[in-house]
Amino acid sequence: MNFNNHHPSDSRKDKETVILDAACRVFREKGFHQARITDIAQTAGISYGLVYHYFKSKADLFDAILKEWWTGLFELMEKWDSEAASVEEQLAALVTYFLDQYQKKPDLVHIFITEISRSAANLTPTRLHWFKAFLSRTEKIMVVGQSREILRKDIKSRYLTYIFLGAIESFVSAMVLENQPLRSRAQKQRIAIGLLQVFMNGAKPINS
Amino acid sequence: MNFNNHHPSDSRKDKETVILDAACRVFREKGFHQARITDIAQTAGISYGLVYHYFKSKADLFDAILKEWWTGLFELMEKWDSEAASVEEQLAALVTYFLDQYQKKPDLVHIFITEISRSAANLTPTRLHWFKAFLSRTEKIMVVGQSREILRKDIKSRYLTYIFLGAIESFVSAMVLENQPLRSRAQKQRIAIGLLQVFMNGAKPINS
Amino acid sequence: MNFNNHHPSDSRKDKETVILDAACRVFREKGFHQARITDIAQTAGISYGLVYHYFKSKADLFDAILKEWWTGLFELMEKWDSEAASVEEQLAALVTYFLDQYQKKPDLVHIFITEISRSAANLTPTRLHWFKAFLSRTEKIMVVGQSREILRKDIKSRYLTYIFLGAIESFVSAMVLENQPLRSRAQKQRIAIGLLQVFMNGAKPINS
Amino acid sequence: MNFNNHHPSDSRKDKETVILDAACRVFREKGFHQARITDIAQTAGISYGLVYHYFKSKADLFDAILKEWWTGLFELMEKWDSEAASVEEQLAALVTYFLDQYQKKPDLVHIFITEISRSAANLTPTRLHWFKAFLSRTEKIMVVGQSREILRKDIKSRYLTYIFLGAIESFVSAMVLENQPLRSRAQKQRIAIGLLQVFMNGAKPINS
DNA sequence: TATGAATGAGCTTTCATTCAT
DNA sequence: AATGAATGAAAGCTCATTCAT
Repeated sequence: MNFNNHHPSDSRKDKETVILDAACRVFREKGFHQARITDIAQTAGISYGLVYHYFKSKADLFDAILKEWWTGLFELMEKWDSEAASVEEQLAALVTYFLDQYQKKPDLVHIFITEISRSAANLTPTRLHWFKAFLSRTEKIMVVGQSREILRKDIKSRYLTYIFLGAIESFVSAMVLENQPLRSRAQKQRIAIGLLQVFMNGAKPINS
Repeated sequence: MNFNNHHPSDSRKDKETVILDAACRVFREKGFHQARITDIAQTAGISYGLVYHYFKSKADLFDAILKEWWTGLFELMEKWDSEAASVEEQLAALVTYFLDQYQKKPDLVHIFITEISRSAANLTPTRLHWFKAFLSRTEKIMVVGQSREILRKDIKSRYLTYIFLGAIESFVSAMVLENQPLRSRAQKQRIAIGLLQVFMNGAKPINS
Repeated sequence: MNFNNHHPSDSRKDKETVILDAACRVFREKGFHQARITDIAQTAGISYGLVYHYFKSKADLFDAILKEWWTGLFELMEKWDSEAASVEEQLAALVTYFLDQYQKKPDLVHIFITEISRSAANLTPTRLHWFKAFLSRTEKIMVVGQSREILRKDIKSRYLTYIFLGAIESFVSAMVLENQPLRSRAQKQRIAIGLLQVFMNGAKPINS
Repeated sequence: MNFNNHHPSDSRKDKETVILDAACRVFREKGFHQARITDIAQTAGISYGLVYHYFKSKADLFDAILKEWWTGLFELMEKWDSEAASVEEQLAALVTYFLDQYQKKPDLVHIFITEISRSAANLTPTRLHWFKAFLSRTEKIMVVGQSREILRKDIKSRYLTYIFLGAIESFVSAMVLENQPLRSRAQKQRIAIGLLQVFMNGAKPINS
């Protein structure tokens, strides 16, 4: 068999992927506005114009990247509605998702944090929509946690959401900043557990 | 007496302040790269060219803003070296500084979070230097906390730093995002205490 | 018999015609410079690259269209040299040619008017050559008319040419602009006669 | 007196005029779409960016040019409503306006003819609006002429309009094409009278 | 001090043309 | 013959910075 011959339709997918990966890296390095199409094309090892053969604009390319991120995240969270996952399991799954993604695609996570999560005030309507949906879905977990008396009620559920996500983001940012790749599965475990413990302990009802 | 005639040097200070305030607002609204000198001049109610009379470049103007932030922060932290402040007092002071600043100059805090703290990978050498100094100084508090057995030792001091700062940032971000001004001193107190409790509880040694 | 199998050269002709027709329409709709090869290929229902299989460039394709126009026109006018056609007959034939062509290929006439006749200053040497030959040939008719005393001599023959062609063009332009197809043979007749009468009456020697 | 010192506000007007003149020339030479801002800037003897200091876009610059044309034309035609000008006087005034303008600003007339009058199918809504208003206003003259029995009634008033304007345009085009400047007032008179005679004679009722 | 005109490098996007399959 | 991916040269527009007044 000839493994070098892709199916024709694969070719498009392949190139798209090459461009998306390159874009991901460049967007992470420079941010959306400072990233130049030239950089992306060079990183992808293709010509300038080809980027526009596959994506209709820089914004379109950026959205394609974000879509990958959100799709994965919402798929994960939709499962929880059907399964009867506990609050801790859900939060653990969220932490794990961020760390997993960071291991596989650190650029993607970095883009989410810097370009979406922290600049939420300047988002386009579509991007803001996804982001708010994500916040709402996370807050729902906190509300359940409060009603089950495993999370303090004297802090608004929305604030708990911010603390939790902030901690995750900080960790990932830290690793990005210090260029610490997540080396082992064990290290990932340790971080996930530590993070979750700190949050659950910190946010548990005071006299429980 | 002629109240309109300031001392010459005051006049300079006044204009500088006007420009800095305007820049602060514009940088917050659009981010450094998207902010245009035109916007700043218009916001300040002065002419285009005058900005360049007081600041030699856009970057220079931005640095002047950051300097204000870092100066306040390092003044605060230098005191701790001479005084014998407890870990909790120091952390509380940090939280309070962020919240105070947010109350007085929300734009400044926003800029710190979005342009410095979260984009640390892209900072200029000078800016990165300040930022790392701040992280180190904060980590020192955590190390002391660990040696005094009030913070868990099984989480690296640097990680504790990230969790702590991440929580602060998340809170402030949340308020920025939701346009929540800090209305009362009481509200500020409540948030500061809540934040500190969550962290100290979460990070305290497990079998203590 | 197999009606699907053309002689090879027929097939080439067919495709060429399809492309030419499509190009004609697109050039008319957008003008030469704004017309894109993509548009032409899509209109022709063929692939992008195939256009370049049949025509070596966009300009080449455009020239092929013009050639069709000029060929018809010069064939008509060459006949007059051998036949002894009267001035009125020749002018009537010209009007009729424009109206006939407009009925059969309105796009072609439109292109002639907008891209050739009215932008003569920007024509390529080849295109300008055709155009000037046409003007000269028409002027010859006017000169004869003047020598036979059926056209005023106090207006330069070249000016008479412009007035005459201008009137034809205006009519056709009008129909193009108002999207008026030439519905009936009778309507065509009426317009042709009207046009000719206005010109001949207007241009006849004053005290004749 | 110092004639070199303009009033400050004149400076803006001056530069605007310089740019408009340059643009006029370039648009005439290359047409709107082929004209490059670089060309205009170079022709005007200024830097690239300055064009955008005075006009917000290429289209805006073009519209400013057209406005000059239409303003003059409509001012002329509005007068006729108040005065009791005869049909012939009005038509003569139109011819004269075109010839006058051609003498003063041949580029402007050329642009009107090639970019507006002959490409009417592709005009932007605003440009089409002006153009249609002009056609209507001219048609009104023809209608009056028909009711006063000095123009044939068996040709639609709209068609008379096209013949008339077509003749004017042809003349001007001819002069543009052959680079014939209108040298003397006498020559202008001769052309105007000739043109009008041809039209009035050609279009007069047949058995009058 | 203060103004805003002037400059030009830089970036996105388009599209004719080429080329591998 | 036929396809459409690939290339890269334009060209419009923006905006930091400079400069004359």
